[in-house]
Amino acid sequence: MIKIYNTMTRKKEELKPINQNKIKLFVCGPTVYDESHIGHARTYISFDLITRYLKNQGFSVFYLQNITDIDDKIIKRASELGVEPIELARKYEREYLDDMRVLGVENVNYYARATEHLPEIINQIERLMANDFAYETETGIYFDESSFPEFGKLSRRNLEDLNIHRISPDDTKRNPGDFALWKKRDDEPFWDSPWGKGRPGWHIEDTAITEEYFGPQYDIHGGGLDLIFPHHEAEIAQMESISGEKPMVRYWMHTGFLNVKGEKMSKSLGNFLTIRDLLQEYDPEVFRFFVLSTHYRSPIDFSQSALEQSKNSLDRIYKFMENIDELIESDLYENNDYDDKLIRKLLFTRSNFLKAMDNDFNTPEALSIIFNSIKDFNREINEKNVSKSILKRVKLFLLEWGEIFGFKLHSINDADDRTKELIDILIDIRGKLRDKKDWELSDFIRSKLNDLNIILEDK
RNA sequence: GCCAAGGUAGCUUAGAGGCGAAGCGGUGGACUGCAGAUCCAUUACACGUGAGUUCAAAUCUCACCCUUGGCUCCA
Repeated sequence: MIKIYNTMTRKKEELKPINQNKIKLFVCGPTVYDESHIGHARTYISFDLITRYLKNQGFSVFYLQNITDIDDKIIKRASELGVEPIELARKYEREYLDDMRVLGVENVNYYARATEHLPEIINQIERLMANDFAYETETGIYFDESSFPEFGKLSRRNLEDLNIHRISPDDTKRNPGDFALWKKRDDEPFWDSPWGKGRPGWHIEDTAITEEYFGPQYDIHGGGLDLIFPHHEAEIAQMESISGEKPMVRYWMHTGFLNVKGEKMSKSLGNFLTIRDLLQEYDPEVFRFFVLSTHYRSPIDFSQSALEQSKNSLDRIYKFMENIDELIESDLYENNDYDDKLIRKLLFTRSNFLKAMDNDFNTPEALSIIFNSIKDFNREINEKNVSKSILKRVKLFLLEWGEIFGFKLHSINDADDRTKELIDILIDIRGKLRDKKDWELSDFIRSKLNDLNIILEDK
């Protein structure tokens, strides 16, 4: 039984999809006006893991993500750079998708661009207008907050608080909290609408897209913590007003922030790090491990030393994997006396692992169970209690872990065959030298290979 | 001001009434020609402070101290 922490109720709830084992998942994608940063990476790695686990547990997941490719920030940036907004958007969208692929985020079924859903957006606004949930002024179409008394139910705010102490940027609005569905603009880029030329507001694209692919109600909506207010509130107000069906979403999931040295990452503080910067220095899997070593809802603090720790921790798992691979290949011993006991041990470990994951995707606890198991099996291996068939089962379990967590778990061996043969010759020569106890020359070979990142470890 | 999250060994993170956690790092030992990996031991008074509830509190209650974040740009 999978339990998910639902931001709406602030409780962990049992996951029960609307339609049997089919899950409709929507996660807010980026506004593509600049390079993606490591905070984006945190969020999308988290939802990638969540999707992988749900699939592992037999759910069929349709993972939909929007791409905000029309927005004031895009237009501003484009005009600064003297390029077309759509060009700029496409460029950063490509980079975003590249970044995600490198990070092993690969479970999104469909990326929906805002600009390719204008008819749906306009249609939603028309329906809001027709039922007096929205009104028109000289500057645009606005959602009438007062028509939706539940506004604020996700972020637990009330309308009075929201309308106090606020300088309204547009005084044609009835209430300060009313938000734009359509902005009347006749500068590029614009689209035609029943209300003249203009552009959609920020919140409406998501509900237009989710209604198009999922309908008015679906299972899980995710995003960063910073989107709860006002973005997700606005989505709820729009969709539930249009359809009259509640709730729009069964489970709201939000990822915690990624901070840098305890502070929020921001350009003005100068601690801003893009995914590309990161990947110049660190392996994507190391960052992935770093992200998954903290629970997805907790804040996570980025630092060089944290990444070093992650690297060493991940190495431990890889080395264990390599060790059992070698043992499976070898013909050292075959001992079946302990098989029953070890199979039980492994099953128990797996069941604990799944229990941790079931509990709102508790990856840190799941990892601690993996490490415990590695330690345990290392001990059994040292005592020569482990048969090959057990090792193969251990390997299968680790591979399953790798699939859920998104680690490839095969040795990074990018050498071509010819190089491998040459290395094998060197190893053979070194073996002969060692037989003759020529330590000086054999250490020399090992050290030189080490310089080329070829690690030789004697048994 | 309002609303959140949190303070757990040197560091990073879990846990959530009774069995003293996981990883990283440090030290000593076993094994190695050496190194590495692995194992064993150790680092260790672990739970912000003060009260209370309880047979039992890191975990529940209350108060207090401190940190961080959000409050219509935001993953």
